Amino acid sequence: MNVTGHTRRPASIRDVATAAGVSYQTVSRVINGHPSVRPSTRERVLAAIDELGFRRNATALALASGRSRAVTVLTANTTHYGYASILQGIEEAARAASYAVGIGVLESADDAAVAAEVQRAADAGGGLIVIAYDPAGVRALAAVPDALPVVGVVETPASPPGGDRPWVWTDDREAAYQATRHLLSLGHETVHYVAIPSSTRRTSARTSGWRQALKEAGAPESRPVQSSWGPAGGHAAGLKLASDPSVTAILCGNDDLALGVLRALHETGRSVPGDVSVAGFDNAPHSAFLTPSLTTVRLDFTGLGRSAFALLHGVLEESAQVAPHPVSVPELVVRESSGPPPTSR
Amino acid sequence: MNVTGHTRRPASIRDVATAAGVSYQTVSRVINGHPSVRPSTRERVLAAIDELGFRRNATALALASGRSRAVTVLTANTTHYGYASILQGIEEAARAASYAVGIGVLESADDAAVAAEVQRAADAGGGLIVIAYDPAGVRALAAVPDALPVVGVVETPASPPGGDRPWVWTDDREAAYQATRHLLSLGHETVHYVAIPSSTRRTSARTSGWRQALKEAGAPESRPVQSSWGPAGGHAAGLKLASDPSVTAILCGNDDLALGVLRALHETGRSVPGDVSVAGFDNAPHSAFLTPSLTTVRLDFTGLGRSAFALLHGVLEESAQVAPHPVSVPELVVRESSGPPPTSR
DNA sequence: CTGAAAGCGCTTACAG
DNA sequence: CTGAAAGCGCTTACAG
Repeated sequence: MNVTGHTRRPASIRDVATAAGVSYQTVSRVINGHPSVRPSTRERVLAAIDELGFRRNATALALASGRSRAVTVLTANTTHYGYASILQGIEEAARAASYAVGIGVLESADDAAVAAEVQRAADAGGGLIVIAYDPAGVRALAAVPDALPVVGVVETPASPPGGDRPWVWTDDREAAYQATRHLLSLGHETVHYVAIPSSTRRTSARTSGWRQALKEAGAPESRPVQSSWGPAGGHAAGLKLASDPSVTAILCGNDDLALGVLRALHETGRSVPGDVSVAGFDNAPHSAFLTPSLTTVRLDFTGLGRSAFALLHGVLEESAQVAPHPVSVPELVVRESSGPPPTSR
Repeated sequence: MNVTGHTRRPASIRDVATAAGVSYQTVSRVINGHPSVRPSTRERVLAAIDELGFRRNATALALASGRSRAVTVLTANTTHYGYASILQGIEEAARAASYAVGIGVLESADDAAVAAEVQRAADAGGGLIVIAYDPAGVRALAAVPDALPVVGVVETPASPPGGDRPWVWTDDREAAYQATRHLLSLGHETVHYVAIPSSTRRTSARTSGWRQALKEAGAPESRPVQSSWGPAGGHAAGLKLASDPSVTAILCGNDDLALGVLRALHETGRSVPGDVSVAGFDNAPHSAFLTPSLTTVRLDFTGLGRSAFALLHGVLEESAQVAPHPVSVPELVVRESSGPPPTSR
């Protein structure tokens, strides 16, 4: 509102042109950093821009140029630690590059619902980043039309679900391998695994890293306990495992699951790590403050999100520096929840 | 890509018009549900739309009409439980209304940085929802130009920081009051408070609800321990309080803080709830699975997000049903972490 | 170095 | 009920 109470229309390049005494094409050249503008002209235009508080209309820019400096993140979830951290990383990088970031939640893995969400994301213009850690995400990545610039954040790089699309990933397999080796090295006969939902029907990277470590050690391999993403699922899985007295070490697909497992062991009177050792995954903020504090594997999800954006940025603007996007190395964090197995048995 | 390998330009209303043998204005009428179109004409247009896979270009729509069916959420954080849940609620409601949702993170509360983020959000077009739970959010809400449609998610409705802007809120004061009364009713002489950062210099709603309950009970009032949002802050505050043997009940500004307090009490050998009772705030997913499980107050952040969107939707489209946005009633959830004070003292 | 023209894909009056 | 014109605020060739 201005003083007279009327809503003032934002200044356009024509307003700026009038104020600076040039044509609006010249204003366009100035705001686009075009070289062939006389310095004195540029000064006048810049002064007018400043005076009028001109901001280039992003919608008009997008329509006229076909480029839109926007990215939409497609994800099945926004609150779990891993997903939320990836989103945070993408937003950080996008903001630094002056990109708008949109978000679309895949509420269902149903093909029609996924297709509709992909369409909505495409309508927004710009590029797409799809978090393909679950069936909905995997299907969304596959449903993105070929013409759309897209980057997938995938669980495992072997035959990525996005086909030949660019993708980023963390080495979950290596991380699970490390955590399992840690537990075995403490003297446990074997390690049981409580799994997060898999992105596909195939064995997940975390599961296969766990299996590999067991195999190399010649340890007996049990069936992974399939669970959900949250503490409630971990609790249910924990109760199941607690009923088996031979279980002395449990690796959990994430720290929330581990939280539920710890609770289940407490309820069934098994001490941690005295009777049972527990390890998580992700190094979520709470893991250091649980009692017992949680042994886990740190994964750099925020960095993963930044890398995903950098990759997309490179696809969208040939001029953009495609920063190398190193796969971050998972790092084992040993805390109180893991220790040697009970000696008396 | 089509079979020849060329990227096919998406169909425009002119393409549809040609295919249907009408003018493109008629196509516009059909996609806008304009009544005065002969049924047979409408049929032909609809068939052409279907055949060509036409989708109305959102950018052109926005430029031509001035409306944009988009909302940008401005927030200082996307990962903490309350913030993330509000965002989730907004996204749900926006998706149901076919609105695009954008997100801008306020990394700094610095005036210039906040102003820049508000500008970026305004550039995206559409409406704004500002989460004003912290200084950055409060400043952002205040910095939104009058002409922009905006809804604030505020901590307390008394003299809302957004001035006369529409806002939504949860009754944090009542929630803190309930939790404090619960602890006092168990026989504690008083209740100490570990505070999340306040949105302003004024006393927060949670703090004042706690104070009111103490005052009504004639309980001695201590200074709130100022903390951060996460477990680490709770841990530090917990260590401080644990050093005072007279402390028997602690209310925490959120469940993450409570998690850290529980850990601190464990480290200092105080049992919960035997020696000290602890209550949290928010009913985050992990609170039921901590050991001891956490007494807390449930707040409906997702519903709050949905309400914020409904309110904005009403502002943006006069035609839209402005669903009533009831302030959800906080609900005390009593679990293991609260009990009577130690008898021997 | 700078201006006049055409166009991005739509909508909004204005005719008929 | 339907079509021709003008315009949203920019960019992109095309002139000069």
